[in-house]
Amino acid sequence: METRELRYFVAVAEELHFGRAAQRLGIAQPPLSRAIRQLERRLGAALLDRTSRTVTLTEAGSVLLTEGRAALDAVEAAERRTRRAALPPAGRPGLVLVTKASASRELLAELLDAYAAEPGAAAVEVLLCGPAEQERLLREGRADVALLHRPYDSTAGFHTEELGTEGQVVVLPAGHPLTVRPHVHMADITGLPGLPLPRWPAPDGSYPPGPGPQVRDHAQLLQLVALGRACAVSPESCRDRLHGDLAAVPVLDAPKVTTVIAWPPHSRSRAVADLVRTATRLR
Amino acid sequence: METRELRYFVAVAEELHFGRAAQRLGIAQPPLSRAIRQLERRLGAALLDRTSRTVTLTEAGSVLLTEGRAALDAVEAAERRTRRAALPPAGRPGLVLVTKASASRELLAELLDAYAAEPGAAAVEVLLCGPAEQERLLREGRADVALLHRPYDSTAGFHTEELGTEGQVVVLPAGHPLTVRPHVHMADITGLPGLPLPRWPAPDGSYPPGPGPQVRDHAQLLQLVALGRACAVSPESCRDRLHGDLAAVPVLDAPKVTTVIAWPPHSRSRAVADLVRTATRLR
DNA sequence: GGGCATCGATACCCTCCAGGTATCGATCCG
DNA sequence: CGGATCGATACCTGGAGGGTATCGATGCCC
Repeated sequence: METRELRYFVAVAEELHFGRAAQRLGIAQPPLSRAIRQLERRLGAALLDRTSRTVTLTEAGSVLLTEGRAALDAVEAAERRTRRAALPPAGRPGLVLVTKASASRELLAELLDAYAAEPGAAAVEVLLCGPAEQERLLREGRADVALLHRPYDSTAGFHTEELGTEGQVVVLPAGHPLTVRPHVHMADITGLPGLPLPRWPAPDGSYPPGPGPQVRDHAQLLQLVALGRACAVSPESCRDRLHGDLAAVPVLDAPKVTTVIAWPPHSRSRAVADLVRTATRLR
Repeated sequence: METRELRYFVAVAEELHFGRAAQRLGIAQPPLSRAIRQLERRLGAALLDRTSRTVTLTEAGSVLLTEGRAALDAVEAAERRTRRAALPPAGRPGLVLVTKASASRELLAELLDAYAAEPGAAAVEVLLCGPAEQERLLREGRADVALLHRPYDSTAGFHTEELGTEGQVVVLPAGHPLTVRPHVHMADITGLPGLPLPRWPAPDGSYPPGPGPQVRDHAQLLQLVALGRACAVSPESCRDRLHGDLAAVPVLDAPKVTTVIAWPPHSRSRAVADLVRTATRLR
């Protein structure tokens, strides 16, 4: 199976429409139809049920969609990492680390300092991204190593080492009645009048239905809290970055957040290994 | 990047010889040279240093070798799982489970029975393999789920659930002086005169140097122990399968062995999810 | 119910590139 | 120095991939 065929199939399977898929791929519709049919012949499997009005995935087709996406990610990662390895060493990032823009700032600073002090340390480029994007960036080869936060992020398919665990706090507008309490429970903060918990986007970018404002990142979220439009449950390390308009109260029964360092399991890079070793020593 | 190009590059990188690689790929040498050169142009990266006598990998080349192998595995897995999903449902294995031929027989039997009793259970094909082969079979899509044994097997890149932990025993020829002891320590059994620990093959099939007989599977190993040519440290559950010529003594300080069930992280199969759920309930 | 719009399949043509053969040039060895 | 080895180059050919034009089936709407 060639990656071209996979790309074509994934496009059709996602659009469920040959015309749109062809447009997205920048080719005409007939060659696309032919390519899919040929793929089906070679696999000996019907991938799509087509009537002249609708296209639907068969069981085999939906298997190929998920497996094919994973395979295309792997090919893309191979290409990207190779390209980077070939850049002139001067100034090239030896290592790209990705983490959520809003988390683990203390830990990250410590880690970067400690690693930079190692003999033979590579230049580390830090990539900051929105929530739940780290996984994709790591899978696609845009990054070599990530700081993830369980249970928010899944560590699916990576090697990981735990770096630390912390409780969570609820972030509230300064002056809110609850801020005088030494601690609260989840039951105290779900359904606070006028302060709903926000909604985060799903991996596909869509928002789940329900009350609560839609947010894309932590800064947005804190802004909304300061405006008295939402409250938020966050790892307690975020307290360092709260300004005067905001207050935080520990939530006793919120799930603990574990920060882990994650990297692709087949990584052979010495720089990644060194960074991970440094990280585990920090604890 | 097309999988054809990747396959070509991996062949050359493994052989470090264009002629042999071309032969292995079933094509002539000139098109292979051209394909590699074109790949290098497109990536903007030198992958191989060639003189007219020797071929060596550049740094970028060795990155592409490991990343490319992973990508090719993913493509192969996609193809294989799709093909299987398209087989006529009658008699088709809904699920392929792989485990070492020698381990977890009790647990496996329990698991299969419990899963078969579930409503909507798929037919499970059990694949038995040599040590350390499960990973490859899972990555290549020949299996959907595996029983692995930490720390012997790496769980690199899979989702896992722990199923149980057990201590280890040393397996000795019946009548050996140590067999009267209620337990021993590792120090008691390393360097036993005439009973060296065996050598297992590395992932590439080669054996590490050193004393001790070379073994490929557990049956071979037990045979050698019975013949008085080796001793073996194994999970204690293997005691059930020891016949009269063999005796087992607990090793107090041997690492505990954890049996885990593992599956590819992007798996969307209901059958895999059901099986895993059944397995975690068994504990 | 008939005309129309939509959408995938088919027919046909053309271009480009993967693959083959022949040969060259460089390097190592005896 | 001559021969063997090995990758690169030159050149040719066939087929696969892509494009345009068009067909045939299906759902929709007046």
